[in-house]
Amino acid sequence: MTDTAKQPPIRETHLSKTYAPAEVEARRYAEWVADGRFKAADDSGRDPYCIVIPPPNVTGQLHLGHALNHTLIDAMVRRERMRGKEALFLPGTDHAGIATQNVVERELADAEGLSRHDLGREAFIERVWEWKDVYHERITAQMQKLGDGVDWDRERFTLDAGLSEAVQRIFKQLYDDELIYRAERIINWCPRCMTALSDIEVEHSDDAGELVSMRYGEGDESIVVATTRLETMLGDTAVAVHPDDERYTHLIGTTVELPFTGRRIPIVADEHVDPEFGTGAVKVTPAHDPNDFAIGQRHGLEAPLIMDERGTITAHGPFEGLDRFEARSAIAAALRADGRIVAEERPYMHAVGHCDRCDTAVEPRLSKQWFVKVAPLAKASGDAVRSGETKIYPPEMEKRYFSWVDNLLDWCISRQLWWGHRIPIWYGPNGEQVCVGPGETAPEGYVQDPDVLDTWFSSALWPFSTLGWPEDTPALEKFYPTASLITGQDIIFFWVVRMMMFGTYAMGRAPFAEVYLHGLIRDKAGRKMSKSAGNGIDPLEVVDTYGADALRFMLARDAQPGSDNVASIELAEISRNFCNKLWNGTRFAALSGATVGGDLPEAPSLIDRWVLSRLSRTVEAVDALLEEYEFAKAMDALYHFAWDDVFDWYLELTKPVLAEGGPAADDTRRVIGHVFDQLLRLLHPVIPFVTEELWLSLTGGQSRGESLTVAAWPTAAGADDEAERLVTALQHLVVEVRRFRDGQGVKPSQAVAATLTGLDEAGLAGQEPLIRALVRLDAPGEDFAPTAELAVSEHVTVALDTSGAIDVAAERARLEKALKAAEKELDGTTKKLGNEAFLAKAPEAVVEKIRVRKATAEADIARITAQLERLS
RNA sequence: GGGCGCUUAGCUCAGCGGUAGAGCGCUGCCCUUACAAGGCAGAUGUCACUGGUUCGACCCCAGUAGCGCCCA
Repeated sequence: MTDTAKQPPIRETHLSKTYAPAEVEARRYAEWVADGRFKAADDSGRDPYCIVIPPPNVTGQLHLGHALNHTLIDAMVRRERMRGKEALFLPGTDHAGIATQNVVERELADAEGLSRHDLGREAFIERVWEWKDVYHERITAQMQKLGDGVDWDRERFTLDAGLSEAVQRIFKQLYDDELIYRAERIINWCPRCMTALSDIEVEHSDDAGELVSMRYGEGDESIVVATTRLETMLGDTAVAVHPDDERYTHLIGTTVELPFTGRRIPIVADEHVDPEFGTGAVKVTPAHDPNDFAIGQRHGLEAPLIMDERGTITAHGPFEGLDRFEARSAIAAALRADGRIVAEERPYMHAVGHCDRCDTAVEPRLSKQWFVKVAPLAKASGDAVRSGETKIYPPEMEKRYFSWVDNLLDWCISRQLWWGHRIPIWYGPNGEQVCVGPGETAPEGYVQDPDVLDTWFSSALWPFSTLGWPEDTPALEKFYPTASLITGQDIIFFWVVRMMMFGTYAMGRAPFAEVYLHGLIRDKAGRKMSKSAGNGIDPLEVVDTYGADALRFMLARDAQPGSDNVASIELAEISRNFCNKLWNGTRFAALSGATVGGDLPEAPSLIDRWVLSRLSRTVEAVDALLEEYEFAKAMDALYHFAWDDVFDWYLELTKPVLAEGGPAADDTRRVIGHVFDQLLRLLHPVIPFVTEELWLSLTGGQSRGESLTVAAWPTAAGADDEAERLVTALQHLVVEVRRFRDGQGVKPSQAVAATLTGLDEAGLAGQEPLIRALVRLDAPGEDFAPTAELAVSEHVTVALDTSGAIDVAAERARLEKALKAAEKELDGTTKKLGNEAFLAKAPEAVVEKIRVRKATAEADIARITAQLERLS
């Protein structure tokens, strides 16, 4: 076996000894784009497969969450492209109204000391566009580094002309259908961003505030109310009690004086007051609280605003001009001085809404805004999922989806910002109001509503506006509804539901056949990644250090439906190691003369049959798992097939065959080539760079203009149970011998003379040279004197001459341990089979299995016992 | 307060009525010409707790404790 004449033939390969991703990735990506590998055609006969990107904020930068999202989308789209679909991963970005306006305003203030008002609307928006252009470049570069296989020619931005027209068109349509209206309501107001927010842009947290109880009125005529927002008392127009609350019956219909204001306010009876809460009497501030607003409506109360857009008190009196929080303490002090404070609880934990952009405490505020009437839209969205038109993965998410669409409140869509789609409503000099559709102009003398629309309003059109709607384009025809939406579960309500609403409304069909909601990224301690926590990992740094493939594999490998993703540098390193292993395995295959192309051998060897069977099972598993978005499990199947079956076993098993040469070696070279060809195809969607590099090198396809990006996805050729059974037996045998050698302290490199008997009975006739090569067993010489005899399986015995005294104690200890395990197994199975109830009620297959286990245990005991006896 | 989910090896997580698994980490040996970013071999678990159902429970049911997420 050490005869140099029998070394495997070495073929020239240009592959370096370790994988260097940086060099490969930039080159391959540029090549793919230049060759139009990611371009989708509207007019091909292929079935469409389209996923639109969840558009990132154009002025942001991609974090690990994006990297996860892009990896999963890209993997799905690349796989479908390989399966022969007209596959489109459609890229684009979002203008992110509040966020972008905020950063540009801050920049303007810091650099030039100017506010947006100093600049004026038009000049300011120009500034934002400049800003956008710079950051857009950055996002593009980041996506390229991640390897996103997107069709760049179709890239869209929510403020593009076409998409803006789409916004205007749907606004008009909804307006004409009376699904958009303007109304005076209590909305969530951010006094820092100075705009209205929708309900879901408000994040509730339990904050430490204060609960102050105070007395309105005097003596018997007085009543005690409690509040956490003391400053709102300036806007009180009533005190409400439950009509059946006997404590207050005598006061209903009377009035009390509201301190500081000189106003007298009525005590009203309202069913919605909870008599159990606090004193059972509540102050009513219709302009600054949604519940109070409702009470006010029922009782015809006035609703005076007491602060301006910045949260400064405007109510005339001693507190005018104070900030709302300053006013809170000032009013407390004044009431205290007046002896009106009955109780103060501090800290008092209660839910406070915060702006999800700037964290400022939101101020409920009566305000005239535009709303979408969502009930009919939400109904259609819910029905789309109920009917199966759209399927949600993982299924548990459906509940969350339904609970939302079935209980939706109207959506406040106007924002008091400049950056965004301006509301296409124009007001006439006499209070007229017209909605202007695309291509239409407002009548002379009309002025446009100054506000813009919620960014999510335009994002909601994304699956069809990006394909050309409202034009009836071939792209729309081809790709809508899209195949799937893959996005983070954190934007199910912001985005997914709204796309469902607008898609079913405008297109008559839900925008996606499937929705897969993945988790968030956490660190190894389970904490959410964030800049402030300092545990964030920049995906681009991971790319620079370990390569995009390592990053992608790490993310896909941990993407389990319903769970969050864990990410860490260590996990990236592990994935890098896998890529490197793949690199070296393929390099070895190439060096060994693996051949790709042509028919597989008609009568493959046992080990070739085995690896082909393993390959087939892997293809089947990966296909089934990816259909269910089970990325982690699919990656696990590939990882183990590659590393365990192919690298650790198959390549080792082929070495002696190749060394032997001849037709058998040629056959095996063909199978090696096939296995690597298929393995690289299977891995390509997730780790596109290293696989492309290896595949082109292995197949020589580069010169033929080939690319793994468009190579056919493997199909399962069928499993070979017999081959798997026999090779499993061979593996057991090999491990037994290695274990013995290891236990005896025999160096791996040291050959040991041995005889093997019983291989025929084990069905392994003809595999002896292979086994000898794997465990370094030499043929026995004339002076062969076995020092140990191993019964490695039911049939096979290995007698070894370890050339010296064997370590009896070590071997005995090992055997005794094995014996103990076998005896335990015998005991357990015997008990089971002695149990009448078990025999009567358990399925026959299970009983049979236990019988086999019992028999195996008995045989093991006999074998081990005999061996122990021989030792002494 | 309502809803959903989680608790399995040191860590991160699979599994789910019929022999407890993976990756990493750990221990020993090995630089064997694909790979030390590697190879070979090995150790490791009251499957949160308490009851119940069942011939049999990590798995099903009920309750308890702790944790997470969403909504109010």
